[in-house]
Amino acid sequence: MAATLAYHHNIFWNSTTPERCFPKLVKERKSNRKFDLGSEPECSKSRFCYTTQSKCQKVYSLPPNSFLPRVLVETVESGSLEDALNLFEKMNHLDTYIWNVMIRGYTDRGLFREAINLYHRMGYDGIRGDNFTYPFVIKACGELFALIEGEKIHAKLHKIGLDKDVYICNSLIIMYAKLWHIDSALRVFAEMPSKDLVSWNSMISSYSFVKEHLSSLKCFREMLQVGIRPDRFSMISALNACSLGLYASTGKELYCIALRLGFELDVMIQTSLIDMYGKCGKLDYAERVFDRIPIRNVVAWNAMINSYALNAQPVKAFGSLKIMLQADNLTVDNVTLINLLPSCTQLGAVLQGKSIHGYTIRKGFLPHPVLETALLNMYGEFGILKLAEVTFNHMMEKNLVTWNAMIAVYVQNGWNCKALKLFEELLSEHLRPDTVTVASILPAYANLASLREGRQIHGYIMKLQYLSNTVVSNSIIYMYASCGDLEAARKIFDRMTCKDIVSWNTIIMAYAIHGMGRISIELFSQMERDGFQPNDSTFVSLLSSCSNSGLVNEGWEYYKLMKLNYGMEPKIEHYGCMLDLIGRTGKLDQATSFIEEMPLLPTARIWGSLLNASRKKGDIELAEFAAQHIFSTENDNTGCYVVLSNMYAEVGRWEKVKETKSIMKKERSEKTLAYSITETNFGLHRFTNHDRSHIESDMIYNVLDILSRKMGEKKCIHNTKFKPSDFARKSANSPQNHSVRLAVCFGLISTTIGNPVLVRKNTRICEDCHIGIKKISETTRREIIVGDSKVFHHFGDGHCSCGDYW
DNA sequence: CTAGGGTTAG
Repeated sequence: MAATLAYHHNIFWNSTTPERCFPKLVKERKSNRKFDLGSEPECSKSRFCYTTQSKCQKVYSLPPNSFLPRVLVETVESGSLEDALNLFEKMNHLDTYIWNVMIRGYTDRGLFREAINLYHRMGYDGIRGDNFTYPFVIKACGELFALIEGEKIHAKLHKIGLDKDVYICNSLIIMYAKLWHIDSALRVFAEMPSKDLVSWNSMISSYSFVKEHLSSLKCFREMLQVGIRPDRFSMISALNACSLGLYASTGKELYCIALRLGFELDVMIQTSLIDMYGKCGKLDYAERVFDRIPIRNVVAWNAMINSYALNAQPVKAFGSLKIMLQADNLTVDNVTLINLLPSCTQLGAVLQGKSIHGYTIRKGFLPHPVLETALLNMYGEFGILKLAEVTFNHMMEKNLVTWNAMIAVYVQNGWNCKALKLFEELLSEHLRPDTVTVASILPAYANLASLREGRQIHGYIMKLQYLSNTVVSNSIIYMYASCGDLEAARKIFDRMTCKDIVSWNTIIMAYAIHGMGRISIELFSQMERDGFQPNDSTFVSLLSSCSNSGLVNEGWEYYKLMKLNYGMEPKIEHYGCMLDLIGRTGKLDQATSFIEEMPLLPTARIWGSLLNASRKKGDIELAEFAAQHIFSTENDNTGCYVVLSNMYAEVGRWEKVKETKSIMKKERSEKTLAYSITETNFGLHRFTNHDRSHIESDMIYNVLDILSRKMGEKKCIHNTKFKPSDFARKSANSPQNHSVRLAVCFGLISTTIGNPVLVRKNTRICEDCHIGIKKISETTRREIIVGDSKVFHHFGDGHCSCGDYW
């Protein structure tokens, strides 16, 4: 094999390409013929110095040929820094060399604070640091995020004339990048009188580090233009930029360059390529590169397994594992296991996931924060929150990512209160939430729908200066819309400087849940004018907006447009929206045939939509038909039974009502207690039907009474569909004292005129209350917003935004 | 005696 490789390299070296590309390299190359292939670690330190300042021109402070310093070096290298320090104290401190040895010892071992302390002590002792001292100290500053310290040292370097040293400048570039001061890094780089290969590599990877992938690639290109020959590190950094920035075509170009430079069989570069292609969604290319690797190692396999996971090929991922273990006789490492877990999730393979967990314990992989976080995520995705919690609680070392994962798992499984509690716990620790934390917790605020708390978290996010983050802003838009403050949502949207497709989908959906379809449509065309390509979710937002607002013709139009103009096949969500739309028109025949003609298997959501349509029309037979289907698919049928039972009651089929109720009892599905919430500056006020527990109860009922009389609604006689035969039942659950009305009345007396009254409700608003609140809005001339389990009703002047269908 | 690197969790 070695012979073949050498042969390859000779071909490349003797060809004219490198010379033409890199004329400056010719001389250097001869003295540095040995090519680094990645399989031999000792090669990895090989350097090319192509610039004017070559190593031999440097004046070294060579170690004095005495006994003690050599012992010190050996002690440091053996790892016992304490012994080394003891020895150091006994030595002559006039020699810079021994200081350097000690400082380096600390930095190498990750004891950065100690390294810097020793550097300071050196200054107090009157010993000047030299060109060997500073790279270690600068690195320590970078690792400690000590910006001020680093800048001070940088200033000092200027003073003592070491600010032009290549090694020192290279370390400064990396330090500034680690501190996210890429401008300073660039300044150092630009002002260097001579740059070497490492300088260029440092700048390329610095840009990558701060996620300025394009700048990174530009820097690489510039390097080529200047005539510097990239080495494997340059290639890897540039490929990394392509991979993170999803620049697949640039990645391909880099591959060509790598081939021309003779890196064809460099495992590291091949692995980088696999990763890049995998992340860019070009699985076939990744496979092709992988197949060309002469001797595959675990890292390459890991990259391939990860690529399969990223491209939703879990079977192939597990297939790879098998080949890796059997044919290549390799063993798995942490990363292999981490990369396999998403494939378990994709396959729904709980057992495999658990056995990986068991394996990690048996083989001593744990504790390992990344692996444990991946396990936690897997359990979260499977909805096994108990095990996710156990994993989280058992972790020895939790980082912010771990916390974020646990919060996200809670939120995704609807455990909003738990999520908020954990978020508070995180704040009470020394950890500072990042944009991911904030974006993960925001849906919990949206679901709990407390506008007051929503505003608080918004303020907190502003203070953290995360508002410029697109994902965060998108979540805030959704949060405000869900909490009922559409105006606030719109304000955030309008002020966003970097909108993405999700921003547009979210704002369109915001108007959908507030039943303002016209504005959704307006926004959709605005979006197109701004050059955004709609995706599946865009149409879900748009179609549900049409449905919620009763824009039937427009709904059909966009449904057709979706296929014709955008070539998108409707998914089950789109069919659901359309079914709601058809349901509005009351054309039940059309609804049933629409379901029959659907190319997809109807889900519970689809049947639920049909059930709702038949409820509106009072078609009990169809309702029963839809309900039957729901019973056969879903576990929680409570809502279904309630709808049926109400429908039976409306036509006076009491025996059926009884039957339904007894089934519910047997299945132990409790009817959810209906309640309504309104918020004042002092907190939440929760009302159930006929609630008299509120401290202002008397006042509320007085207001309700006055309003009822004004509206011409006589006590206990109202616009209900219930038959008089059920008078007793009716008066027991008179809609006049329904929770929404109580909440609305309290809202009217506890908020200032000019502001809307905002009420949230956990169940759908009943028809009587809908009529009632329309009238209340008319007589009080107040805007009343009621968010029920499906949409927000904006009442004003006796009308509702939903157009009386919900 | 110095600086840079591939796969990994949201």
